[in-house]
Amino acid sequence: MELSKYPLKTYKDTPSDAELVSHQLMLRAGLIKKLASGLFTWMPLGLRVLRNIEDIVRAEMNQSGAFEILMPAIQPSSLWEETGRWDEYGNLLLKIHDRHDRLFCFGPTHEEVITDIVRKEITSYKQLPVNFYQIQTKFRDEIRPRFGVMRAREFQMKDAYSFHFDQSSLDNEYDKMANTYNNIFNRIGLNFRKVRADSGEIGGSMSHEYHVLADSGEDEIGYCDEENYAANVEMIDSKSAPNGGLLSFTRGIEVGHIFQLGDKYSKNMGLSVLDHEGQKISPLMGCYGIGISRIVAASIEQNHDEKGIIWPEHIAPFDYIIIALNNKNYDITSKAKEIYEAIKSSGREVMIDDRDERAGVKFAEADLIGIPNQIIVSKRGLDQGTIEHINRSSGVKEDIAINELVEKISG
RNA sequence: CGGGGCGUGGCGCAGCCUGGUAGCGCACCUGAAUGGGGUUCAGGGGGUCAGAGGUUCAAAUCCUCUCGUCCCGACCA
Repeated sequence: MELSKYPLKTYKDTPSDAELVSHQLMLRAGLIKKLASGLFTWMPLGLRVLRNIEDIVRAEMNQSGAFEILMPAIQPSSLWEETGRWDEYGNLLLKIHDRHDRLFCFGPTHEEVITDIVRKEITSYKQLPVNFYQIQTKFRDEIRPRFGVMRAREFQMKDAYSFHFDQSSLDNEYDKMANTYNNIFNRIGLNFRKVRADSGEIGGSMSHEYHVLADSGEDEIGYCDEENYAANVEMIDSKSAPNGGLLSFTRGIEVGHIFQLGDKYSKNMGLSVLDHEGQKISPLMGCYGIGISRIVAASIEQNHDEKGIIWPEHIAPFDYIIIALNNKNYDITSKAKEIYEAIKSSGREVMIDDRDERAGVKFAEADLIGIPNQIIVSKRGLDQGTIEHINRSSGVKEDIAINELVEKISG
């Protein structure tokens, strides 16, 4: 991608309504634009990050054996009345009417819809267990949206729902999802922690949250490494861990939540399958969410410095940015272009700053948008047959012979 | 919903107290110089001050209401 043609606008001044560093940097780096409270447009650079996260989540979910589907964002009120959640959920539900004056809501979550699908599709124990997931836009009319995409009203979420013949099958899947979540958050490059949690509105017995550790987090976590115990403080009623260990406290951003729902939804919605003896049983359910768009902000909270964002390599919008210093010098621009094409054909995502800007501007913006690898092409380097590689994260600079560069990258 | 702050070109702000029809920085356009950390100089375009009503000869400025937005709280799979 050539930056001279890329619709990227960055800002030196911090927008006044952004409180969190991640929110400030997302706006300054041109990743998102606010439309209204809790509603954001993902601009090209930001969307690349979002898609990278989605891709990782999708790959790991597929790997776990779950099936991707896509349910409607709009849901009829009747389904929600079956579970009693039309009233329970209250104003968090964005309620809307169609032209026939029928009532719908913009889905904040999809237990009702998936249970409806399964009660029509799954009729035998032989079809269990099964796990369906989707990556989709949700809407929750939050009382107080804040911190940009961290607590937006409209956001991207991966939600998965599993169905089981018995508890051991549910336990199995629950563990498998926990494992999958570990893989996902590790690949994304987050420093996170799995903690015990309250099930809240959604119901059910067992649940764990995945928190990205950050001082700016909205939740407080109590933990004890000796006992390998961690829980949301909402769950803690004493000052010590279960076996008496001392608790330490930290703050976290909830990016994932897994639940065992039991038979709450299957019972309320009349989902049943036949067992070996032809008797009806109510399948047990699990549900597993990941806040895709929230992860973008959470990642920035963990990975930034005074100059800007530092993307972990697997979610970075581009792997490399080639900075051609001095556009008036044909040798530089043509060599930069040559390197650009070479990296591109090696399969890495690369951006070239081919704008007629001063070195300072190019460095500052490259730092701000956080591309992991900066390749500097300059007269100074060309005279000795090298380019300079700067690692955004470590700051380490290294001169590399031009003819070795591509080799190094592909290797 | 309760409390507080703020709304002035795309962004950040000043002006408001002590009314007299709008200013600065960034960004943008043109030209020139410069060319390794948001460079410099010159020229230029863009806002009627969130909206409505009121006071006044005169309102960005004073008064009232409405809307928007942010923060704290309550709330939150």
